[in-house]
Amino acid sequence: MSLIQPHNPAAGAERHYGDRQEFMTESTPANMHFHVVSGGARLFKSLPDGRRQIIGFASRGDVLPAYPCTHYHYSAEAMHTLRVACVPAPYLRHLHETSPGACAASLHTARQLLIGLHGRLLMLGRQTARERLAAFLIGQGTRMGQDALWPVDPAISRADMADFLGLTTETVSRLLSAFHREKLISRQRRAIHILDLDRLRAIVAHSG
Amino acid sequence: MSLIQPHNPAAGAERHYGDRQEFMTESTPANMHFHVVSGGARLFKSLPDGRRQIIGFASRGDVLPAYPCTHYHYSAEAMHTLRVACVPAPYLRHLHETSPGACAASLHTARQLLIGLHGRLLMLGRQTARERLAAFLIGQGTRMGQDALWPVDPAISRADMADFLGLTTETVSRLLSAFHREKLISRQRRAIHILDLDRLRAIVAHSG
DNA sequence: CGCCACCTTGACAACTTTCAAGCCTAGTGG
DNA sequence: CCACTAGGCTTGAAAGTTGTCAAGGTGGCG
Repeated sequence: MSLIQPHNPAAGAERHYGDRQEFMTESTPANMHFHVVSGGARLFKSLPDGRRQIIGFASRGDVLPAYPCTHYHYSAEAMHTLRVACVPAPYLRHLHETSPGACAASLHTARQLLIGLHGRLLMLGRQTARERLAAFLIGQGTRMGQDALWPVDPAISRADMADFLGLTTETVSRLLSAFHREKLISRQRRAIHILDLDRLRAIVAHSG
Repeated sequence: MSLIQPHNPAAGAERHYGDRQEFMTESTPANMHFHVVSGGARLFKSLPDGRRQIIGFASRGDVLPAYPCTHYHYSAEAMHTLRVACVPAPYLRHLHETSPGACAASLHTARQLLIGLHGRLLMLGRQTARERLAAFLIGQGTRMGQDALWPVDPAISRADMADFLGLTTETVSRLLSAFHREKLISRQRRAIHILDLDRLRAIVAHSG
């Protein structure tokens, strides 16, 4: 769910934010990129009546760019605590104009993001709640690479999963209970571990 | 719905495709970019059981890039007739590595696509069928700029709208009838015209 | 003129949400 | 140290939106 892979840590003031503090607001003038130093952030868009869709999660090393350079086109808020470095937009622009390597790197990450979003379009448009949650759990489990299975990031609440998957917290909760009954996952405290990756994969691909 | 804005028309063989011919297939080795010379194309991803989600439509000037340079990550098929110029992947890569301007242009279009996709995530995840269709009609009406209102591209069928919006053709058809009854649109032949843009906008933003 | 693909409409079913309790857990203050 | 409280999580029952299945309608093209 990263937004843009690491650039050189750019010079710029560092800022701290507390739990649920919004540090980037949609439709607000944009002149800063934010480079996540530590902690995590939710990136989201919302409708006037409060419905919200999480676009992605950002963590250490990700850059939240202010692309159109006029306004941010989504909002971002801290999960637990967050430290970001502010990168002036002109700085990165200048870097892109002068260094082909930097520009190519940004292009590469933008394209990776596009691929991910195309997949999520398919998920939100055509998959059932059960399939979406299974896909999310797999994504969380393999987020550090295919070698090991990680538990779901404990900073991600039911409400976050729901906003990410286009569901309600109740539906997420019910499905997690179902997966637990079916021994696909284990739940201890808030931690969710994958027990049967293959069967989860079958749920996503096929309509199981 | 364009995929990538015009580059210099690159050298490369030109190809013709007939209605519904698939010229780019997901998970297939990728070594060519396609530059649309004329006609239109549907870009989509599908699930093993046939459910499909249209990612976007491509028309004259758009470039369908083979980014990860190993496999295409979505499929594309001709709408009616299509002419594309094939651009060898190494050609564009070389251009990006040597010309900062070309790379910056690609980055810019990739970012525009990202912004569009973020909006569609919100649409598919959180908006009702009625809101989605209204948003689609507005997008079609203003696709050539804010000055004039265009009818929906007649090459786009009910099934296309459904696959784009994550709905069924029946739902699309019922909603179009409802919009017609409410005098929001007119339907003559296959052509759909917007009659009341403001009210359509109200449906999208607010939950009307 | 007739066929075929696409579109429309209806009735019904299914999935997901909504509304409403109740529960658990962690953090707080007595 | 323990009870209390607040927020998040779980579960149930009912409602609503959208999908499914099925039957016509319509227009274009051979």
